[in-house]
Amino acid sequence: MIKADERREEIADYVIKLGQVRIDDLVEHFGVSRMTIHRHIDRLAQQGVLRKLHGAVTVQPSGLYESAFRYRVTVNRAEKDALARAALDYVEAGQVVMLDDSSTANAVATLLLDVKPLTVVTNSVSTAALLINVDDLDFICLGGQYHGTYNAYIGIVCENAVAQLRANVLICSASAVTGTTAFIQDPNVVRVKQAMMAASVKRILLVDHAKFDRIALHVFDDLTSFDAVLVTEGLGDAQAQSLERAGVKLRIVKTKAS
Amino acid sequence: MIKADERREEIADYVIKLGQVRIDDLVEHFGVSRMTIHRHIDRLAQQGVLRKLHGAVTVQPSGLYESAFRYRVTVNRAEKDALARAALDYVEAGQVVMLDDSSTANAVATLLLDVKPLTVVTNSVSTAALLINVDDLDFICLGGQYHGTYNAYIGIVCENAVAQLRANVLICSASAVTGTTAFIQDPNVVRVKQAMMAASVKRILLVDHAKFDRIALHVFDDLTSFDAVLVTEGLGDAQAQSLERAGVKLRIVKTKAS
DNA sequence: GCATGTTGACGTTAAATTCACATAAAGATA
DNA sequence: TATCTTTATGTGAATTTAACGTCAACATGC
Repeated sequence: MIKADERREEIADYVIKLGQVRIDDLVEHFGVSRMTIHRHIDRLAQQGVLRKLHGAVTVQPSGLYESAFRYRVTVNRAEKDALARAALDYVEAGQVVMLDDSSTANAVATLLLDVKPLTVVTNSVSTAALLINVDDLDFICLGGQYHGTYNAYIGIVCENAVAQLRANVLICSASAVTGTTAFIQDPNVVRVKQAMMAASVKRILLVDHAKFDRIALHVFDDLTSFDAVLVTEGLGDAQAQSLERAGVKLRIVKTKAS
Repeated sequence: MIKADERREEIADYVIKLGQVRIDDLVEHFGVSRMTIHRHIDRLAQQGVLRKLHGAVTVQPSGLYESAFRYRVTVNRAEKDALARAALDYVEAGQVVMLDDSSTANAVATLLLDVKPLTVVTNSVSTAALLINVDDLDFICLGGQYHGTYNAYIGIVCENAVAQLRANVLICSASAVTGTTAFIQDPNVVRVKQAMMAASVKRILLVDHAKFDRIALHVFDDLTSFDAVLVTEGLGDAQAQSLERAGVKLRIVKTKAS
């Protein structure tokens, strides 16, 4: 409920203020059971706000800027989580995974911590904050010009950096989809994403069904270019069948948390 | 994991206080087994805080690592601030400034906020955190493989990214200086710094005088390659004159806070 | 090659975390 | 109001994990 959210926010603020806190300190400070504290911080860790250690929690290492985004919450969180979980089917331990700057891919990053060892490549600052200093995980950040709107590095420097690399799998998202075409609003972002497509063996697109039948300024790519297009449930049967007939490897993901 | 962290911090404090301690003293002082002490100091040595000798540990002389503990951040703070303030003389509004991953350059970044508009380029995550979302400041992050010890992106990806850019001025530091040669400990870091040298019109080196008459593993560059070498006061007159005779554009910076 | 310091493998212990279940509170529905 | 559902919390056992110690093999010679 609301009360739990407030409590979580209090916990996050407390941990962020102190940098690192022992679980028992939290138990004492908030006067609740250890189990409850665990449940709260598990959720905060899922959101990427905190990181759990044995016996303590810390803020994400680059908490400086992460804190500004820490409650940039959860528009369609359930959908993103469902897509992210489904996307794990396309990742195996030991692979090189490329993630774009979408919040959906960011959700994937939190789950990737369970698929180590891995090499992860991204241009997203939020995702970088999640993956820095994780053991058994080789992290490569794509540099470039910082763009606050996307909280990511983009531009020529970024495109060239991508072109030097090869990933087993790319997990990305799009602004809008109409017919079998995916769109992206920003011209510089679309170039980075297209470079990522070219640098990846397998390509997975994650899109909320609400993005269908919309357009954005720039064409990203055709849905048939992806090895899998994961969409949240809610797409009409007729539309789904039409996409599959067009050769799109469509997969509908159930949102409901089992 | 947490208890071990605290124990490691205690050990580090103890060693730093005494300068050099025998392992058996640590065993006795902390009442744990020799093996445990070894494990702790191995980790501290890996973090660059301590150095292992046979039968003893000393503090690591080169105060270059950003990553570790709270006291490390404040080591030689006054010197770094003085150098950073002096370095501002070489930066003008509107220029492109490149900063390396040193904590000294990070100190410069905090002061650059008063020289806007600027374009700043760096591979340091700490510095990136400072400069993200600053108005009137174009920020370009150099990507690459993340290295926790330096809290920076390094490696081939980073070197190539640097090679694409040109900066008006580079502000950087070194691990050690002997004669007219500057050294860097890490082979990958030195390559990034050398790429930065090649990509910059003007080059400024900032070094604490305590780093003189020491060496590190890799040769970075000759002091005469820099357009200015800023050193904190404490260098002997004879040594200063000798450097100037060798063609080094030396500038002694007073540490005393006004 | 001796004495001392160091490393690695393994087992033990203590602790943290998770799980299953029970309880309590808040909302919804009729 | 009564009761039914949903959500938050607590309890204690079961499981997992980390820290440490011991001993034996190895390396080194501040």
